[in-house]
Amino acid sequence: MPATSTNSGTSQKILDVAERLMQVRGYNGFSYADIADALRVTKASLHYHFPSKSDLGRRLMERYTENFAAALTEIDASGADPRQKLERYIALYASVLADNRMCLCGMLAAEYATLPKPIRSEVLRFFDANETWLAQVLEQGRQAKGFRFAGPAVEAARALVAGLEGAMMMSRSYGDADRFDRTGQRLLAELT
Amino acid sequence: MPATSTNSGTSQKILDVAERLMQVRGYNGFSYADIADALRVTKASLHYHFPSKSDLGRRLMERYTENFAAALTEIDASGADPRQKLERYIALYASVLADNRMCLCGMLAAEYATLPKPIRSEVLRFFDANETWLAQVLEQGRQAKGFRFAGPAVEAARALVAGLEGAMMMSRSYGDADRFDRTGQRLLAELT
DNA sequence: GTCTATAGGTGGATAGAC
DNA sequence: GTCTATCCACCTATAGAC
Repeated sequence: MPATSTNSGTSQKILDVAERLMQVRGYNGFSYADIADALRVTKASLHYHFPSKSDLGRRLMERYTENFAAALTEIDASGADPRQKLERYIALYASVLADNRMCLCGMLAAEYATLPKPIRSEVLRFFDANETWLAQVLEQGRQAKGFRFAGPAVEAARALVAGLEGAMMMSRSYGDADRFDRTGQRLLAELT
Repeated sequence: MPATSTNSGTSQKILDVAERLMQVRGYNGFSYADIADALRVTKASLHYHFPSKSDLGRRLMERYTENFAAALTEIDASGADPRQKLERYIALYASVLADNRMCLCGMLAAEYATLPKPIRSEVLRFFDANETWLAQVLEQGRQAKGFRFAGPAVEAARALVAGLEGAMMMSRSYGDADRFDRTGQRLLAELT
């Protein structure tokens, strides 16, 4: 663990702060100055670790997708049944919302037209990974006679992600996390 | 129609351009300079009609909600049955998306944490109006035995709006309007 | 109503000392 | 790796002439 590595603790701390700012305020809603204030360093110091804001955003997205994928792998490894898996998936969203954050990719999807290209493709990769994982869980559940839904599992997966992302945005605006929970429960109930 | 009225043609043109910019790029993603370029006037001229960006955003939201409410009233007046009403409601979203825009309020809901207070309350008013109208249509449909859904109609309405807003965001990111249409059809099918 | 000119601030980003 | 100092483009907004 060389001290000069860009993956040092400082870079991670920068990413932590930037992640929160981006989930709460959006890519166009925060600046290097915000991060610098929070960490009590100068803006120039941040540019050493992440030369441009575009770099920072892309690296952030990569880490986010990685962490999310790891969480999904852990759910798979837990031996839960499809219904429990979905419950835990929805709980992931709820935990983000509890911190007054949006899903990073939901936020960036809204700002999509203004994003640097490298960030855009990372956003789509995140959604793709979610759909793939969800479609698999849904198909398992359907074959085990636990879930009932029409059409290809991937279509049901897309509707589910859309519902969760939308519910998240609206619940946060109302400052009422309960809204999200009720919609999440409803989406789950519709599958059974 | 006094020529000095702030409701003159110029103000409307400014709102038209600003509306598109805000739906495509978000409140934090456009500036007075963008509007000035599009209309070939100076920024100072814009400030005459809308003193601050906050004013502009609020007035924009008010007009948007008004227009949307008028569209819903027109649907009501058409004598369509509940299912047709919902189809037309979903078609409203689709027409916005076809222009590569987000729902203005979906966009602002994502940026909510950074919005001036007067704009925030307008966003919630928009969602409230949608929920109220939808809940009424859903309840009509349920009593006519055309729709089947569990729980209070307003909860089903919220899930519907969330699904449509989320689908809109994701479809636009993928540049694939068809995604939205399929999710819209699915949401409708789940009610019957 | 629209213009020129400008104020006062913040944005992302770089050079070079330490 | 972090700092000071600085650049320049852009931001919202205003004053005052026409």
